[in-house]
Amino acid sequence: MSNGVNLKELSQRLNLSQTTVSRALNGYPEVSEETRKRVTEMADKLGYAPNSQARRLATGRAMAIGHVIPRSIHEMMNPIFLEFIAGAGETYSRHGYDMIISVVDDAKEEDAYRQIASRKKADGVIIHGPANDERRHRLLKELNLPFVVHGRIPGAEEETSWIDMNNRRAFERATNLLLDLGHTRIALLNGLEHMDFANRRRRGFEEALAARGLTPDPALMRSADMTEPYGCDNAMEMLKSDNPPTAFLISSMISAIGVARAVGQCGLKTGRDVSIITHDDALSFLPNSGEVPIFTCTRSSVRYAGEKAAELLLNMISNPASKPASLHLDAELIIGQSTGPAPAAPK
Amino acid sequence: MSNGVNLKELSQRLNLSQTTVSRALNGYPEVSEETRKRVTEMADKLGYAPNSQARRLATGRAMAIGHVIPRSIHEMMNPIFLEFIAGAGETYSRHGYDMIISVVDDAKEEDAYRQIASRKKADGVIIHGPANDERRHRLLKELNLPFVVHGRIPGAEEETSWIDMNNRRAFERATNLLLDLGHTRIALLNGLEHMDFANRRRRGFEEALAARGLTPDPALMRSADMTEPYGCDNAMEMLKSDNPPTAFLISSMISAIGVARAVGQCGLKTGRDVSIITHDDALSFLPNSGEVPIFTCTRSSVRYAGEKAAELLLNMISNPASKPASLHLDAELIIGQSTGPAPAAPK
DNA sequence: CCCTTTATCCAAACCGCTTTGGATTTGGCC
DNA sequence: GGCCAAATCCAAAGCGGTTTGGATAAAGGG
Repeated sequence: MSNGVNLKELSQRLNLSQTTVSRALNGYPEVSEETRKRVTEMADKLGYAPNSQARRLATGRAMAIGHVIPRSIHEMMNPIFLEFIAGAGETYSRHGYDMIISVVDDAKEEDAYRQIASRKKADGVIIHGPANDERRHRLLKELNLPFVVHGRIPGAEEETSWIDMNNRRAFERATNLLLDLGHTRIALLNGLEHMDFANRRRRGFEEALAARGLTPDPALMRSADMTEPYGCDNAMEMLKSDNPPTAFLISSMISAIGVARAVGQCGLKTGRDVSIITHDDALSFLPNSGEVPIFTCTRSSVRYAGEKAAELLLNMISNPASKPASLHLDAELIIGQSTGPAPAAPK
Repeated sequence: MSNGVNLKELSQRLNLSQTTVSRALNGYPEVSEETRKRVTEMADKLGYAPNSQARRLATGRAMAIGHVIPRSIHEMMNPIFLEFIAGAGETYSRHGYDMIISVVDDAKEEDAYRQIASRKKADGVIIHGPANDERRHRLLKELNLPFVVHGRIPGAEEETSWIDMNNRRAFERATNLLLDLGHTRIALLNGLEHMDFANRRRRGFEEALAARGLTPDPALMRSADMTEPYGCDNAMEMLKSDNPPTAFLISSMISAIGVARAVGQCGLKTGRDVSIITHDDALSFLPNSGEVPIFTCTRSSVRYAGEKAAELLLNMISNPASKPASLHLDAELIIGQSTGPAPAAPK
């Protein structure tokens, strides 16, 4: 029962040809409803399921999507990456696709893509975390491997399919909110700015300041992997300086938690003495919801992005002639407990 | 160049049979070194790589390991899960195996395993997060699908292969440390206790108390998904009670951060007024290292566990007759800044 | 009543690789 | 020189499906 009959045995039991059984199970019209019923019942009874390797070989489709992640994927990408994966994975399995993940040495990343293409391991891939000088899309085009970018590749927006949130606008809006509250010394704790998303966020920040005739203070701008200590250490340093910021704009909840820790350690109160806005990827283990969330934030569900990216990719695959299609998501700006008017007297 | 020749074409170009070419490439001895060289060179030149589906079909091995994760996997498992995956994935790819991850509705979990077995999608699987009333291992035995458990299945320790850290002992040691420091009112913020790991941790905690003639106070013991707010809210509530704890033992860094936040919000100081020990899975985005880590912790790298689990499983697969083999890791107890002697006067 | 459709079903080819069971050649040895 | 073993290589049979190109029978049309 549990251990598999194959198509041949199944068809023998039914006194039918393999052709007919295969067609019956795959919903082809040239088989009568009566025999189709007979076939499906017997298949159930014997626990038949087609061997996926054989089917893939015969159809020429791998029925799988690849995700290549370099070993040293920037640490902070991890939880975000997983949430994305979870979203994409759901979509895949709903469509009968497998998700295969390759964790490889950085030096072997290109090789991994080549293997996927030449050994036909997957029908498409997702590019994660595009950099400012991204090149993977060229390789994939050369390999003729369909792909969708999570994020955007600068200069290749038209020719690639991607899904991204509006990073620039989100940070522009967040900055404006702080400015409206009277903050003028605003610190930016950004992600690694050789990545496209962080780069855009910084632009949003700078443009919002510029629009009010302010120039960003380089001393208040940092860029690194978004860990908790990164937030705490940098905030601490800035808060103890001669001319401390009254507000922080932060690229990740994790670092924001670090900043909040620093604020506390300085004897200050978040939302009163120091305002914080963070980007919130809606990670499930860091809920920032509730009626009044802890952190004021720009929020965009990365899990949702994963679902949509998968849909885009599956469409591309089943419809190879189609033009690139992309999705631009807008982050919500959500007011929480961590923002308030700038304190009157600059201490 | 990039787009694949197949074995047939390659062999024609070489004026050799497919047999010989295949053998040359797969290192069989019955082919002369000279022709082997000729073959590999031509294969390189034409960019030949065997179609993986075809090879899998022919050899009968899927060359893949499956990981089934139910959609609603407990939120806090996520980052831990990913870190484990990263470790396992490295081992897989080093051995030429693929990692396939299925994200499925909870109701379809069993189905997912059955599919893997009947459609031959993977040669083995990893069981994540075993519960107290675990049943998956029965199914897998019935399906004849090799597996390794990350964690332990109560009552099935002998008959299964697993890798686990010594949860009971880790929490016993941590508790003893707190007791040695003079703490007697110790709160336990545990993970979900229907999971084996959390269950063991609680036993370690209780036994350490019992050994000193103390009975745990139910009011100080909580069990839930290990999010940040979980730590903060529960700590807050306890700290504001009539008889607050002077120390916290916590199952996860994330919740520990929440507890630290609560401590700060109560105007207390971690390490002086309130001691905290947390378990630290050594997640890359939550570094707790440095000379004197922020948190005193019991530490065990879950990434390492992933690597080892993969090794165990690959061994089982290449060596089907072997007995179950398991690995019991001991967590380190590392002193950080978050612990200190119990405050003299019970406030 | 005969011929053309239409509805069903089937035999065989094919997907691209591995592997079994020889066939052929070469070399050593008595 | 004849024989046996070792060294090379190959044709063909799988692996377990899908798909092409009919074959057969029943139904419809003139």
